Amino acid sequence: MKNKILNIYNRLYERFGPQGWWPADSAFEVAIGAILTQNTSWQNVEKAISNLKKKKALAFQKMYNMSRQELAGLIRPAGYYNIKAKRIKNLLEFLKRFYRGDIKKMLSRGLPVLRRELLSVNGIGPETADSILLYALKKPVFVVDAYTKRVLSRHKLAGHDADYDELQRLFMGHLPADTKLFNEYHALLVRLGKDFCKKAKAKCQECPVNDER
DNA sequence: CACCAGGCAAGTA
DNA sequence: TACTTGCATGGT
Repeated sequence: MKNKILNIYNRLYERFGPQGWWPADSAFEVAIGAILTQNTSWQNVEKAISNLKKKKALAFQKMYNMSRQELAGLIRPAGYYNIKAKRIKNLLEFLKRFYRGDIKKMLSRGLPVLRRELLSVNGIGPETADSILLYALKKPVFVVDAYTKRVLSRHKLAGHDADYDELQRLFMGHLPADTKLFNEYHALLVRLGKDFCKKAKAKCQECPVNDER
């Protein structure tokens, strides 16, 4: 097989179909969700998002005016709620300062600049930054996460010690810079991890990617 | 009961 | 630079 990376994508897509990420009503909601889901199950994040929606707090100004303590109370089900409240506040300050509180205003700027800016916010690391870039701003960046690392090392396409940038380059170097493709690919890897590599180890036998080897 | 989830930063050597 | 630890809820 000439392009294993693309081949894996095709298998995953055939097996699971389009995943329709990111489940959110706005770019702002994606950004908040990206922080909430740090090392946390999406199920718990949904509870936090639901609390925010009930309070109509999923809008920049409303959330900006809210105290850190009140925000922490609402996002409690997502875990790490104190530190995440701080991180969200940091992001809001950043948006206020450079984009007048409007995340959509980020669209006018270039990808490398945006990535550096997001990474400069305390609480936003590579995965969170790239999730915002890809899923909120629709920029062609590949998101790497724990599932991605596991799948690649399990199939011996990378060592278990490969770091974030290395894995990201591996994907982006073997794929066209296509937002839709990156969107589905990352979501499919997460889907694969949940369905096959987590619960029953036996199921890894029937893993759709685990064909030749 | 233990273990883990769509990470990140801060502290230590 | 390279480990280690804290952060925390809810599902299996």
